[in-house]
Amino acid sequence: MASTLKPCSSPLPAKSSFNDRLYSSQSVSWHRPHTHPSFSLLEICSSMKELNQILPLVIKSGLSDQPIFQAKLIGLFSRFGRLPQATLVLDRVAEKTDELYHSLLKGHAHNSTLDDGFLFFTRMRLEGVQPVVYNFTYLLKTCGDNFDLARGKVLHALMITSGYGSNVFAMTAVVNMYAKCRQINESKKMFDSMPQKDLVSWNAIIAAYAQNGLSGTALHTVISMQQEGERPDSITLVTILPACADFKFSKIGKSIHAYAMRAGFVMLVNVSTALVDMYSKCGLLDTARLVFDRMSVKNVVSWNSMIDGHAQNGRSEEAMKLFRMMMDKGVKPTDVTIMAALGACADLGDLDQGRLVHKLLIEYGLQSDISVMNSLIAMYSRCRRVDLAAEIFGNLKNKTLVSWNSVILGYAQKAYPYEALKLFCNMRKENMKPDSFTLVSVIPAVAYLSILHHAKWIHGYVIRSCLHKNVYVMTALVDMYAKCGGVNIARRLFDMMEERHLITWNAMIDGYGTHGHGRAALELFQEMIHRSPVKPNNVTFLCVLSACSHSGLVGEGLHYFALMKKDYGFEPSMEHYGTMVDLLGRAGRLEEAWNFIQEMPMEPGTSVYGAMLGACKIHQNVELGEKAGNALLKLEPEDGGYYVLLANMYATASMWNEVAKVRKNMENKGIKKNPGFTCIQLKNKVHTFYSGCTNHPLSREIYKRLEKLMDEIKAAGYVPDTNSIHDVEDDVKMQLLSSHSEKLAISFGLISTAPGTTIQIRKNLRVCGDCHSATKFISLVTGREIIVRDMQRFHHFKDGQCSCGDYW
DNA sequence: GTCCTTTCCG
Repeated sequence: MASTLKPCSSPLPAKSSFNDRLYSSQSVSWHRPHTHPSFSLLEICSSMKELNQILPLVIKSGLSDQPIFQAKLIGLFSRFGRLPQATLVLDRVAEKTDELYHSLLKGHAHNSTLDDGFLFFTRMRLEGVQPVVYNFTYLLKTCGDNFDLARGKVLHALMITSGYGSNVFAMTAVVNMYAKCRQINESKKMFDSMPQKDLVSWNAIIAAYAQNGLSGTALHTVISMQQEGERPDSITLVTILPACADFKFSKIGKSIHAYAMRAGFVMLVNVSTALVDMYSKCGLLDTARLVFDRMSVKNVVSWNSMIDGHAQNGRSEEAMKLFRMMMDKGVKPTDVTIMAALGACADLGDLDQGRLVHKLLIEYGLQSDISVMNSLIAMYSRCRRVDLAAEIFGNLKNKTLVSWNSVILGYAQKAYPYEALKLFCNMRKENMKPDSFTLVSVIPAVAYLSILHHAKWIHGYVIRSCLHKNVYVMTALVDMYAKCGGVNIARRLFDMMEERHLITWNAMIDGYGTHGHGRAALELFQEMIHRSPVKPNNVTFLCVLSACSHSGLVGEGLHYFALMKKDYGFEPSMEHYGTMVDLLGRAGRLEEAWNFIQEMPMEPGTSVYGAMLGACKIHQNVELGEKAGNALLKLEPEDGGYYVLLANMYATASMWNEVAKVRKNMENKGIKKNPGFTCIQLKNKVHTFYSGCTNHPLSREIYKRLEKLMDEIKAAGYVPDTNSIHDVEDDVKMQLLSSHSEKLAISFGLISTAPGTTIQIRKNLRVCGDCHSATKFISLVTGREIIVRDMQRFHHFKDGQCSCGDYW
């Protein structure tokens, strides 16, 4: 008996002892409460379930009002998150000691809301209990985790007045709290003010820098810490490895790896995982894999780093393989796993796998995770199922800014500009404030519509949102204005920008190119290579070559094509070759163009033969045109556009039998021609005209004005180009020509706008030769500026001239 | 008894 009277200093192994004691305690009475069996049971109690079994015993023993029992109960209720019960016990205590309050406050800090925690902290102080250091450390941590800066500051002040301003633990908690609340300057100030620092406080300030985007400072601080005599521990390493990854400093990462090996830290799963992640982010996937394979213990974070690392480096097949491996091993996926897998599916455009992951995330109850759902929206968009993406978006309960951005980007990228704009308006109606990501998605949708009115509206929105200093947004605007016909506005914005990315330069050079301002494009390119910090890439050269092609600058084009390989080491892609063929072909150097094709190091694609055929049509070289046309029909037998181009070439050469053959061929294969149409926007409404259409409400007036217009321009010297039409009388030819969609749209523009207003129209195909000639005369006789965007470029008509110099 | 750490959607 004597031995059982001893206080139970070390708890016995939980399972067997727990039940044994439960059944042996009932019939004995005890004089010293802390030796009572139910107290021993409380001491080894490890869950609320067990506590519920013991409680009746405690009450029955009549000892529940003993202070030592009350303290134990408050401690246990607090630990298991039963704060109301803990408070009830405290309320019954006659002589409340400080320790009871402290224990309950710890429970609040860990298991309850910050509101309740603060409320209790206030009660405690009102009841005259002096706060101790760890009241502050616990509560400060909770403030940091909840990003509650206001309460954090209150605690900080109270902590100072309570005399803990120099306490290492308390001050480290303050440093951490400010860092979590993104107040890095405050964080640094507090760290610097600390009279004593330990390893943990160094780790805290390093983490503060690393997590607030100051990776470089974080790495430097590790050096300072060593100079002050602290040796980095495993937590230091885990903290700075993401900083190395941020800068892709694999060299530093490797030296940290070596340090970790010497110190034996690689045994720790978090250190090895951080190494795997660092190597993945530095693009060294094979090294990451090596570290990963050598890990004796892996957790789900290790798998996530590995899977996402592959997905982010474009090795999505392997990412999915790893994902399946992880599932086979029975590791439970987390939100991060699912997001990485969805990213890989999106990258692969693999809808079937994406759907499987969708099912899986529902199985794991992750459909309430908004980030996961946002990734799901992105996955469906990128797998060309914007409809499914929109459906998920529509059913989302708590849409975030990222949800809106994902679905808007989905529509904008998949050529649904109107839907993208509509959602943009809806999000503002729902008081969701768009950010730079939203605008970088919406602006290209406006560019796609090519409506200057909309362009100015979205530009206004950018200014009102104070995003006019954002380089991504401004680059999108430069590109948009160029694509909406406002190349000079684009240049003004370009000049106003304080920072320009490579893409900004490319957009502006290409803008000049499509507007036929080849010289301006080349001047800007020169400025870029000689007076700017950015270096051209292969896209820059594509823009330069295309600008040369649109302006007939053949010599320059050939020069830059050679320069691109010689000085910059870029291998020309199919698009570069296509542009070169276009350049030579349009200039009439058809033999050269054909030889150029023959010497290509790769199989020529449709862009190359398409450029060749187009050039042959312009310059009426039927022999080479036929060769290019046949190659095209072999490569793309279903595309009606090439048949039409071939037929038009024959028609221009008056080879009517051949025209009939091509048309018959098309008919037999059931291939339809893409009908040409022209759009014009007036007062928020887009009017679309097809050749010969009479369904416009103002049709009568349009044709009447057109008839008069034809007489006016004929008097000014216009000669209808009837070459490409045959088997009808001349007056019918004239009628067919004058009812082309371009002319209808211009006539409508003339009668619907004030004299002197610029008319801007857009054609879905290339502008036709006769319309081009007629528009020049129209600009002369009406004194109007007319801007035509076709599928290739812009034509600015003014005073009887076109900016393309009849070269297109 | 107390302070610091790894994977993360557009």
